[in-house]
Amino acid sequence: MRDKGIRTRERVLAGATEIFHRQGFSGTSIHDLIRETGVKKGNLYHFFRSKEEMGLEVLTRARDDFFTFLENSLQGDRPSDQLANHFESILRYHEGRNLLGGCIFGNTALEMSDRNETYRNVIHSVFVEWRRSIREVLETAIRSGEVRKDLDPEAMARHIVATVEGGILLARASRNPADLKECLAVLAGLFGIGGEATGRWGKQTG
Amino acid sequence: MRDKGIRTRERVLAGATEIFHRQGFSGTSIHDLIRETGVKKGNLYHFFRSKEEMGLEVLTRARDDFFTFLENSLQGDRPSDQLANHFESILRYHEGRNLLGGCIFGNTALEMSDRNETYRNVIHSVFVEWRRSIREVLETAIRSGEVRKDLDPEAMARHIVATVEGGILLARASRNPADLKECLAVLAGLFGIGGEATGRWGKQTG
DNA sequence: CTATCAGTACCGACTGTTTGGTACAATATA
DNA sequence: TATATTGTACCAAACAGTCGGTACTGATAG
Repeated sequence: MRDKGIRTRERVLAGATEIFHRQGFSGTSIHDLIRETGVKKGNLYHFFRSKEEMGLEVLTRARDDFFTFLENSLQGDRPSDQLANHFESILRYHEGRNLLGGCIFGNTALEMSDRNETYRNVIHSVFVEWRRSIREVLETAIRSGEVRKDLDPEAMARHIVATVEGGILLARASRNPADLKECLAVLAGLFGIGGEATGRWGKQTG
Repeated sequence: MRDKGIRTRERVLAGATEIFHRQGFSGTSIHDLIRETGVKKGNLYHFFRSKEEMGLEVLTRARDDFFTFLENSLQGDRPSDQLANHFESILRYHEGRNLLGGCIFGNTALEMSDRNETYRNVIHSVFVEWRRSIREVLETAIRSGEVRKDLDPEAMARHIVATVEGGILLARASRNPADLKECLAVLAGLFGIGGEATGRWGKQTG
């Protein structure tokens, strides 16, 4: 494949990512992709065998991008800073998009989990890795005494991922980013990060 | 519309509810409904103006059923019993269905929120009422001293709803009901209900 | 320099099927 | 008979995907 072909392929993939994100897999027609990317049908099928294959590549690339996002957002001196930064990055992302499309993994999980095992596995791996990253942060926090020792980091990490996905879902249903914001605030409060107004649930300091 | 007609209509609605639940709105074709219910096309359109109208009625009835479920499951002598019973009922429901279709409101929220304002409003009202019911339980619990006074019942209620929806999502992605179960266990632990193994987060009794 | 050529990129008409929806005749029931 | 109910044939549009072909490109040979 030559440079020009690669660029065209990338253009399709970029457009497809956005449309699949916004409209879901079933909700996106090949015609939608043609309209959005300007790449004609014959050419599109020159680069991709099927809509399903294209969806899979969109999904795996989105996963890779998300892993990068995880690394970048879980930064900070102390574990609590890392979590706080993570939450802020998530909120910023969804507010920036005005909640449009929400989380592509959450969407596809609900749309495709019962219909496409390959898709489901990719999405599953996203949540596994997300949880693992957060669990590591929590373990460090527990070792350093920043968070109560009697907490199960695995369970807490899963709890965080679930609440974030649920918060996005609620925010989309209400068309109000505050729903997500306040879910994140409660999570932060749970671990004694910032937003003390919500109540402190972490290490009992008072 | 006579008795027989009403019965036919109900049969369509029942079948449509199950298929919309399992496959989503876009993922369900009229042909699917005909195959499932045995009601022929002309007859189907005798009772419903369009697929969208049918989806709306499915959704509003599901909402009414869910409100009944809320009442029935939030039963118990003490607030903590009510919440525990609620969580158990949710888990039992999804385990009984083997996670098939998950939560019809969560699914439709992600699928349709950006596409159909009417649907979104119905779903939104579900989450609002769900949150309200739980908030009332929490307020009672706070008044009775069962739960710490410094907690914001509104924020906590939203947190619970979000985590339940997120837990269902994770469980479907992993095909493992344990993901939901453990999210519910953490929530229970938060309010000092049962499952102490997860850690007690509620009123500090020890 | 330039004719040839293989491989890549690209195009739009076409296929068979499925879509949501309609028209209307046939049948059942009051 | 009159009306409610049901079944079948049908429709245009949309669907994912195919096909035969053209246009371009860079390398090679004369």
